[in-house]
Amino acid sequence: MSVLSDTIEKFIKSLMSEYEGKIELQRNELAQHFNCAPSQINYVLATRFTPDRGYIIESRRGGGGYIRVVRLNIDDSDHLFQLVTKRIGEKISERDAMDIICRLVESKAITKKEGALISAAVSDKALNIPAMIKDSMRANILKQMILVLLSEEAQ
Amino acid sequence: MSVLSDTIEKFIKSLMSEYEGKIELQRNELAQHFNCAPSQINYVLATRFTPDRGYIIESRRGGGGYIRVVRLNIDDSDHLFQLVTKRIGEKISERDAMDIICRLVESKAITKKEGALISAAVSDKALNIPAMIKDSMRANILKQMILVLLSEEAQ
DNA sequence: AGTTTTGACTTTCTTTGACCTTTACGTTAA
DNA sequence: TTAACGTAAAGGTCAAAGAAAGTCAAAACT
Repeated sequence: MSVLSDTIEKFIKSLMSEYEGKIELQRNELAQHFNCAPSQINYVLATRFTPDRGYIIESRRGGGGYIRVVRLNIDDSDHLFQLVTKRIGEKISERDAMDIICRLVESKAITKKEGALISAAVSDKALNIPAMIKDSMRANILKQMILVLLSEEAQ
Repeated sequence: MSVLSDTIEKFIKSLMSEYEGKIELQRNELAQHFNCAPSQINYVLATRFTPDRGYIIESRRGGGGYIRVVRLNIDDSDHLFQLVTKRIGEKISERDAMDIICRLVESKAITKKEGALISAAVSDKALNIPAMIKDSMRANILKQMILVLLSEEAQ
């Protein structure tokens, strides 16, 4: 940690849990609080509060503007299925894969250990092959593993 | 002694025991401390802190970057560790992999679900690539996943 | 010959700042 | 009265600069 973006991320997340997954920020105010450029806030939101990580952002400009951050809950049991059939396509980057796994862990859909196992299997470290096929290989493995979660869920 | 790499190795190891098997380094800082090229640190890590020697490395680039070194808490007789260092070589067939996973489940070293996850990741179904590299890929993935089990255990 | 050391170049992630767009609101002119 | 306009108050974008770590091959040791 210790890097500004991480600190802001933590701050927003603590607000999120305090306000049950839905908050409204003032960008400038927040930037001032952390003594940074306002666009830093956009950076944090763009990299840490993505749909893959289970958040959506809405905002409005002008007087009385705001940035709304909403945490999406994984309550529909369809989520894993959606991942396999829609979100993960033919290819997926390491980054995106990690985001997806991260969300599953954070939402308690899987344990930390299971998350770590899946991460290991789809990491660049494990997939030491030409970049060409790497991402399609990763998508494949990830989907197969999620299918296991689905079938386990059925028990 | 007298070789720089050995000195750095010792230094890191002493940090390791001071901080109970888990540390975070700043590559440049460390290089400066030893008055050497930053890539020297990579060399030391790559040659002396390998999984075979019971360590795993994670890192992050960019501002706020770090190198994390984690010691697996194992003794040489540890079964899982043996798998990584001896049993699973450069290549492994699907059949052999499944046998290994099966035994891990039966011996309660891992849960059924974890076993199912690992199986999925190293199955031929997941690894839809030329047979040539398939078995080496499988070996790689399997080893990475087992290393996770070892490092998670360390927590 | 094999291991170590170095340095140039690359990749990834973060931070900042200049400039752009949208919205609310008050003021002015028809 | 109201349409038009101006302005201030938000937030958005993007590219450049900065801050790490990674790679690889050549040079230097032993």
